[in-house]
Amino acid sequence: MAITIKDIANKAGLSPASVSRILNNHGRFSAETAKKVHEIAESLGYFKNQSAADLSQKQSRVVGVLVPVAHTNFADEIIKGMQHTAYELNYELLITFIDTDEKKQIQTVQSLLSRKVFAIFMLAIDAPTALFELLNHANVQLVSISNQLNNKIPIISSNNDLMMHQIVDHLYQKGHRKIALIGSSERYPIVAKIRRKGYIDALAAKGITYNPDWIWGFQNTYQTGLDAIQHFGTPLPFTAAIGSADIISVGLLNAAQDAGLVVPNDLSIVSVDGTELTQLTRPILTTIEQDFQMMGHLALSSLHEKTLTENAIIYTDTKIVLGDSVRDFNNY
Amino acid sequence: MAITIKDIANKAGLSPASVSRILNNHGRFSAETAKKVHEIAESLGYFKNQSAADLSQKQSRVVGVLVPVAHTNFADEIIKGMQHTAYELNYELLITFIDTDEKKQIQTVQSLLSRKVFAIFMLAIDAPTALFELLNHANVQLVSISNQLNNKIPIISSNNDLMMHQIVDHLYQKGHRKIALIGSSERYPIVAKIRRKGYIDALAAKGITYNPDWIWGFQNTYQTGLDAIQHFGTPLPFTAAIGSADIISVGLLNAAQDAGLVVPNDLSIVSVDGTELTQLTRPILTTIEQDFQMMGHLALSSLHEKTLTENAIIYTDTKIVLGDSVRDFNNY
DNA sequence: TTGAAAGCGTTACCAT
DNA sequence: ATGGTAACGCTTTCAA
Repeated sequence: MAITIKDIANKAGLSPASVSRILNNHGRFSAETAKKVHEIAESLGYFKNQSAADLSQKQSRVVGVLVPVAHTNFADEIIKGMQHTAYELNYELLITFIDTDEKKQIQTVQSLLSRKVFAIFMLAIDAPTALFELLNHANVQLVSISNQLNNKIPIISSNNDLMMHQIVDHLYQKGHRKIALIGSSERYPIVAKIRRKGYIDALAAKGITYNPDWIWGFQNTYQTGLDAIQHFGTPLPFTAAIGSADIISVGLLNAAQDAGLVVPNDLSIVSVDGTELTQLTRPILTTIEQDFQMMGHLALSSLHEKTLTENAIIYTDTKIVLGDSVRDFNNY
Repeated sequence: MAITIKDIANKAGLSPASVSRILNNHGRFSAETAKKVHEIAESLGYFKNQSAADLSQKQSRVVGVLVPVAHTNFADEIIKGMQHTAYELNYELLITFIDTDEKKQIQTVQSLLSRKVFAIFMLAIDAPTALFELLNHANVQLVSISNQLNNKIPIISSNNDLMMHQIVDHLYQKGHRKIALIGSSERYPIVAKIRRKGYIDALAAKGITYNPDWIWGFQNTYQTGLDAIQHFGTPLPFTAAIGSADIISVGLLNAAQDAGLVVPNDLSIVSVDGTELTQLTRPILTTIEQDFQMMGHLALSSLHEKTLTENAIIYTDTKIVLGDSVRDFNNY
C-alpha cells in the first residue's frame, strides 16, 4: 500500500492524530514538529487519501458536473469559469459526460451519487424523467446552468427573453421587418420555448405580427442550419434569420452561400451564443454573446455562499457583438 | 447521514456482510433474500458510498484524465471514446482540466492523486518538469494520449511520421512541389518535432529538398494561421500549405481569402486532425483524419488488459479525407 | 502540544 | 446461505 499518515507518525515518533492536524493545519502544534512532519511527508512522497478523509468527515467538497456528450463548445467556457472558481474556493470538480442513452445516463449519475458529491451542476441538460427522479431522490443540491428545468431547481443562465428582445431590436433598428427564428420551434427544451416567446413578444413590441412559418427547426445542429435554407428556398421570404446556436448560424451561412445568396445582402444572420466559432466565418457573424464563464463562476460562488434557494434564477449579461452578417437598410 | 448498508441490514434482519454481497452480486445468497434486500434498498433510496468501498478494497476503478483547458476540440472526441469504453468495462473517469499556470497544475494533480486513481491519462499534454516529477513520484500508471513525452510512458497516438508522408504524397500526386508546413516549427512538443521530420523526410523521398523558411509558426492557434499568410505575403512562394491543426488551417484559409487569394487555386491546404471544424469552411478542407475516439477506446481497453508496457507505442489509423481545398495540377 | 480511541461505510476472511 | 469482525486511512473528541 501507499504511504499513510501512520507511516509518517511512526517515522516522526508521533501519533497519527498529530500528523493529521499538522498536515491539515488544524488545531495546535509546535512549529518545530510541523516542520519535521512536512519534511518526512515530502521525503516519503505522501499523498493524502481524500476518500478516507471524506468518509471520516462525512462530507466532501466535490461538485459533480453533468455535461451532455454532444455539448456545444460553450460548455467548455462554463467549465473554464467553474474550474477557476473551484480552485479559489478549494472545491473539486467531478466532470462527467452523459450520453443520450437513458440507461447509461442512469448508471453514470448513480456513480456520481456514489461519490457523495455535495452538489451537482447540470449543464444545458434537459433531464428525461427517469434521470430527474433519480436526482431528486438523492438529497444533493442541484443547479441548472444555461437551461431551465422547472422551478424547483435554481437556475443560472442568460435572460433568454431579454436576449431575444436585444436581437430583434438590433435587427429592427437596421431596418429589418421580416425576421425568422431558426432552431427554437419546439416547446422543449424550455429554453427554446422562452426564446420563441421572447421573439414573438419583441416583434409585437415593434408592431409586427410574427409569422409562425418562420419559426423553424428544433435541433441545435449544423444540419438544421443547412436544412433551413433548403426548406425556405430562394429567394428567402425574410431578410434576416436568428440562429438559435452558433453552429446553426454557421449552417445558415454556408447553405445561403452555397445557394448563391450573399450574406448579409440577401440574408442577415444574428447568432445566439457568441463562441469563437462566430469569428471563424466569412463574413464574421453578428452575435448575442452570453457570458458563459460567468455562469460557471456564479454556480460555484453562489453555492459556496449558500445563496441558492429552490427557485432562484440568476441571470448573466448578454450583449450584441457586431460582425458583418447584418445588412443595414438605413444606408441605402 | 444518508442510508447505509447497515440500515438495510437492520430492516431486512440481516448482517451488513450479506447486504454487501447481495448488492455487489458477489458470493452466495438466496434469490429470495436478494429480492428483499433490493426492494429495501430501493425504497430507502440507498446509494453506495464508493469512497468507503474503495477504501476497503484498497483500490479504485477511477481513471484520472488530464485535459489542457485550451484544448482543441479533438480532446472531446478522445473523451467520448474513453467514456464509451469506461462504461463497458465499468471504470469511472475523473476528468480534470488543467491550467497553464504551473502552480494550479500542481494543485490540481495533487488532488487527483489524493483520489487514489489507478491510472492517469494525459491528453495532448506537454508536461512541464515540475508536474512531470510529481506524476512520476506517485506510483500510478501513466498513459500519454495524442502526444509523446519520453520513452518511459506508454503512448497512444497517430503515427505522426506516417501522417506527414500521407499528406506530402497526396499533394505530390496532385502536382504540388512547393509545400509549406505551418505550426510545427519548434522542437517541442515532441509531436511537432516528429511532424517536422516526417515532412522533411517525405519531401526527400520525392527528391525535394525542403526549404527551412517554409516551416513556420509553432502554436496551434487560429492566429498562427492568420499570421502565416501575412508573413509570407502574396503571391505566396508555395502552392500548398499543411496546417498542423484544424484551427490553424481555418486561419490560413480565412487569411488567404481576406488577402484576395482563391483556395485552392492560389493556395492548397491540407489540415491535420480532421475534426468537424473542417466541414464548416468553404471550401471544405481536405484533411488527414486522426481516429481520436479509437485513441480513447484503446487507452482504456489496453489499460484494462494490462498490455501497457513502459515504452509501448500504440498507433491508431490516419487517413486522407478529401475536401475541396487541394488544387489538382494534373487537370490543367 | 500531543496521544488514544472511536467512528465514517464498505468489504473480505473466517466461522457457523 | 448468512453472520461476526477486522481492516482500509483519516479526523475528531476527550484526556493527559
